[in-house]
Amino acid sequence: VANRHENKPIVQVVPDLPTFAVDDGFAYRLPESLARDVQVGSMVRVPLSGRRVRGYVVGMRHGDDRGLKEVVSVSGELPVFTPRLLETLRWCAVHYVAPLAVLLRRAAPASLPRGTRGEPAPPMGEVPAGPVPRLSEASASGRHVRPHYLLASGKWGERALAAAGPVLAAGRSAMVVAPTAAEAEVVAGAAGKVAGERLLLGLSEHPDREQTAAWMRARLTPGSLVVGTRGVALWPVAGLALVIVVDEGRRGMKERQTPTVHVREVIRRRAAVERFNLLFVGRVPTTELLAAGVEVVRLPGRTWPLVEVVDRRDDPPRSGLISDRALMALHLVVKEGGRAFVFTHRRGYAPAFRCGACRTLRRCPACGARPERGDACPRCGGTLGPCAACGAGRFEPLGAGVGRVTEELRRVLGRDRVGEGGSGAPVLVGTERDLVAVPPVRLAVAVDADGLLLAPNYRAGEEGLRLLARLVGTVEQGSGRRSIVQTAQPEHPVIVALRRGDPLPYLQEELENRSALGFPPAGEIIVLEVREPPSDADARLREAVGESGAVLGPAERRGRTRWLIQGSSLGGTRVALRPLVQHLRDSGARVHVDVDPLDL
DNA sequence: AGCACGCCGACT
DNA sequence: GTCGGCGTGCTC
Repeated sequence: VANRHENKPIVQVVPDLPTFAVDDGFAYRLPESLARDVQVGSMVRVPLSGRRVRGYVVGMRHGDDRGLKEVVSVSGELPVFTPRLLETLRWCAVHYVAPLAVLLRRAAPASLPRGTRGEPAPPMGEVPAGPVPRLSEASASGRHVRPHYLLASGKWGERALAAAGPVLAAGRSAMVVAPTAAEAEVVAGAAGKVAGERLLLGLSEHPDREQTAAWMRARLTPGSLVVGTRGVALWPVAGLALVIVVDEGRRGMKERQTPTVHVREVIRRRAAVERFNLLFVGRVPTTELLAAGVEVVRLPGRTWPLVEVVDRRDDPPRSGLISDRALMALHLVVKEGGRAFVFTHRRGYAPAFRCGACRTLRRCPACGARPERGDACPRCGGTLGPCAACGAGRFEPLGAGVGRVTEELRRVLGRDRVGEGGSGAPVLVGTERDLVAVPPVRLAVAVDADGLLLAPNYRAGEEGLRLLARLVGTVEQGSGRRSIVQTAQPEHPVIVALRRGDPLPYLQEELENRSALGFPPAGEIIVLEVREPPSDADARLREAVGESGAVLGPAERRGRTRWLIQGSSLGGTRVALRPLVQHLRDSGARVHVDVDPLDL
């Protein structure tokens, strides 16, 4: 009797359920009729506790199939991941403390993949000379080399295409990942001219049907150029030889919800496992990437155009937000019919107000909010009244919100000359989120660089430099085009780096500081945010982390309880956190795990 | 995620 | 003595 059951095909299937409990998957008998259609990466339907669910095949073997339930059917005609991609997905599940099924679902297209045959890659246009020829040649011939970083000021589309051209010409595939859909479209626009029909767009805002079609062609057609936002970083691509990541330090490169997957980290992992090459392009690499080791390639000249620094300590007392020098430059731009962008890092009118007499910060007496301008609290609607500390009735704004900067500029330049981002006025006032849509300008002004550099965040300097370099990069080339950065600390290392047009010495120095303090990339941080945690949460967390890291918290923030776990190496902690997170979720709590957080 | 199982109160 | 409420726990 035993003989009849030996050496039968068995598949290991991870059910598509967002729980750690099914991470190892379950064994199912594979009926003869399905044997030809199932591979590692296939999606199947399997019986599980009295119903049928989707599952992903993560392994195949032969053995005794007695007592096993049977795979019901195969969904779609193509496996959605390869064994090598599965290796990276498993690593992600551990690193980001997430159930494996959640990662497997991310690699799959939105609709079922149908069709199994690839078309040959269409012909392509002329291939221009690339900026990193050695990397392009190695990728074209399938040789694995270490990751490169191209320090370049803009023109990502042309540069990416030039680097990918020889790869496509050799019949292998390339991928470009951009931080926003708008930037991916710009790259695609430039790439389309040469790559033609080989260009495949992967934008999460596109309909599922189109995304699945692009996913399918990428999966089947070597010689494709995949361009998209962070989601494409997990796509299986036939003949993938080179991945280009534009501006890996930007927010858009990291998923906001759990699992907080970062494009840089998954793609580095994939490159090592799948043996493809990596090219990062940008003005200011992250300290994480420098610490991981990249070969930095510079183009001749500065990484961004010249920057003028205005020392605000030289201002006469009671002068406004905008220095005379910046005002004169803005006047000139308006007079000549050009455009300018004035950057400030806060929305609203001002981040806070203080009493004109005793300098106490103004707060709503009813709810404690820090109000904006006016006498009504924006949060609770109550009346704010005079200063709670001294009774005086005059308040002065602190810092430079978009509203306040706009108002001040309108007084000087004229009402219709100044507007907020997207208004079409010649002088645009905006924040980081307006930067993507800023057209090339003659003049860029940073109103308050100090507000950026003094942010209470260990990454403030690095991010400030990245942001200011981006701002400076919106200025078109040519004589009379300029950037003005206002600061009260012109000797700050970030301002010095900005002036020099070279981020690397500053980043090296920053790396040493981080090492001394044990901050990333020298150490690791995981943030646990829990809504309605059970009372034993803190004790269990400390037990799970043990001696391998420090636990800070709990702290209450916006209705959530927050812990911070910091350590030089949190490998063991990640594994210990899995059952804890499961326990918290089982007891009804909403758990958000932020691995490698960006804002701390 | 669901579906079984179990342990309680309300009803024929 | 049975039906059904929904709080735990397991799923090849």
